[in-house]
Amino acid sequence: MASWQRTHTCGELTAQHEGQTVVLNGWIDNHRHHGGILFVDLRDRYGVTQVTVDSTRPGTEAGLFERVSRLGLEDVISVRGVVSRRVGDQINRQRATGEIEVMAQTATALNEAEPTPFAIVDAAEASEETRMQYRYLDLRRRPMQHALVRRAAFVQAVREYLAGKGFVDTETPILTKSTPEGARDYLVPSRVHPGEFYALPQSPQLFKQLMMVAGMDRYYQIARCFRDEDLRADRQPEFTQIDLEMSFVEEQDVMDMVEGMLVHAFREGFGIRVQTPFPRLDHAEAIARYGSDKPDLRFAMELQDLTELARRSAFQVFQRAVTEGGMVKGLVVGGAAERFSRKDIDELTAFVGGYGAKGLAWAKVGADGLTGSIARFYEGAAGKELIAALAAKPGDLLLFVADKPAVVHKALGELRLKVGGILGLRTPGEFRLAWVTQFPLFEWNEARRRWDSAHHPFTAPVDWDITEFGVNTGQIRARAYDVVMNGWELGSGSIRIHRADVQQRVFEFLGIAPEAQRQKFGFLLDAFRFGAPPHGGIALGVDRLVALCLGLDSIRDAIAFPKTASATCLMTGAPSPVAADQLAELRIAALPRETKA
RNA sequence: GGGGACGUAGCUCAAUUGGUUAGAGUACCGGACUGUCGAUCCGGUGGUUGCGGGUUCGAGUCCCGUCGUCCUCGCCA
Repeated sequence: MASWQRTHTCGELTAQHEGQTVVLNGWIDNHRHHGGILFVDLRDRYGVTQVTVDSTRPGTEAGLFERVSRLGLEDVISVRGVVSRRVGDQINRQRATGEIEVMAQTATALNEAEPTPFAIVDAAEASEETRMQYRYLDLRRRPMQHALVRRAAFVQAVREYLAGKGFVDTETPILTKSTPEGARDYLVPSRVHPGEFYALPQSPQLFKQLMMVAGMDRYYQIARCFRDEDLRADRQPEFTQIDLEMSFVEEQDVMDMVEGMLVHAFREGFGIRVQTPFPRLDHAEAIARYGSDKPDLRFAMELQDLTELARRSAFQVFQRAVTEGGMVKGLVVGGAAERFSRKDIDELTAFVGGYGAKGLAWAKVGADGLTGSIARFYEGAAGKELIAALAAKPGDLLLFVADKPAVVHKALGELRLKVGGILGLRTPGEFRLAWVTQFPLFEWNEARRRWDSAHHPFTAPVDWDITEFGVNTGQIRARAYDVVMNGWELGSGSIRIHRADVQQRVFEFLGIAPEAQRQKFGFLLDAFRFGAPPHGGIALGVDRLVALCLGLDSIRDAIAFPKTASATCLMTGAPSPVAADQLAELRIAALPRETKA
């Protein structure tokens, strides 16, 4: 062993090691210089240990004090010394190693560091832009290392659990076939086939289904997926999914498996205990009660339906909404009448306006009736009736939206989260999981004037015997289920179609002509003709799940090397132009920017 | 693709209505200091105010364009 190599980490020495000669390796986290005595906080992944250089102490190498004095922050050094117990007020109780210090005998600079662009401290000081450019320095910070370690522990626990249940971890191609449905593909040119392209997978969906046809029965993969769409705080161009698929199963089997997996992995990864079974609500119920297909169940404040009452309201806006086929729903914000000023309510009105609501009707419940924007339409008996219908109490704030159902639910669903947040009802550290089931199979795409798959075209309808999709299309339920937590979708899955005839009918209904079906999905349709078992599965987004469980603001903090909102890497500079001969070899010419489509 | 916020020293920020030589903390360099742990104290270096153009006697500040980061709507089967 080379003499500089560590005997211990910077996080493990305690009073029990007193008197031992040790070697520590690490980065200089901080130093305090006192003329004749010098303190160096030495940091590694495991912690920080104080190294003390005392020029007068016997055993201290000649010249050591002067050499260490010249070292700076983030220099990588090796120190040999004796573990010494601290006494009295020298003990640092904030730190695991605070009972001891290492009295240096000798030290070596393994690599000196230039001043870093930003300080390596727990609370990020630098802008995210600077942090991303020097990501390796950002990742030296303790909170970042903590997130990566917890993420690894979580994923390890997932693997452990699934392997224990007989799932086979199988890699699927990264270079695959482009399918124009769904998100935009990342394309990779083929040199061997000029003018032709691979696509990076948006998910391993078809491959995992084919694994079921192959008889593998239980498949999983921690899979990287790619989607060339515009980004958000919770969205990256490449992201990681826990992807799994099972044969001979119904919804219940997949849900049971996922619940077991999450209970285990939440505990192992994050120390979070969750109860099973997760509550279940069907999609229509989730929308009706929470205005969302991914409700935050940490608090109640459910949407209340006032449509019938509104039908005979003196308030024209309510009445008209109902007679025009719309609805009126409201939120009872318990005890919040005093908490929200006129100005606050104006802000909430603007907020729901962003989701298409034309206004926000409101009232405050007093001892003798209502005050507020709709109070004059609800005097006397009408007011009492309204209060009774809502089971509202004096001191409550009432908020209403009247509009088409989609607008009412979207606006009130978002308002519920907003108000819940303001009132502190979205408790950090509380984790409420649930299943949302029975999604619609198809969704009307107004822009394209056609029906699209709500989940994806491989999702099975609840009723296998459906002969005509065109009738009551919006009412057809899918055998789909989402697992949601605290207002976020963690994962989405379904029982799949495993019959070629049903799959073809779905494709056809989605406007994919038979020739196109053959060309794009022929391999899948063929596979279904050779004995495809009933099967289903799910995919869970790892990045968002980790960020949520660790209370991170952005999924970028759950990813070692994330990309910016414009899908670039500030550290490597990707994407970047390539040499002309590289393009020539691929038979590709870049169009000038101006002629870009 | 649309909307919004931001861009000043290595880093984080300040700079009055458009007005003197663009400041502070920190980092860095030099000095003092033997028990600190965000050490302290004294001194110093450090600026194309993102970039380009314009208005003005005068622009960090106003206008136009552009680049970048973040948020958001569309988009994300």
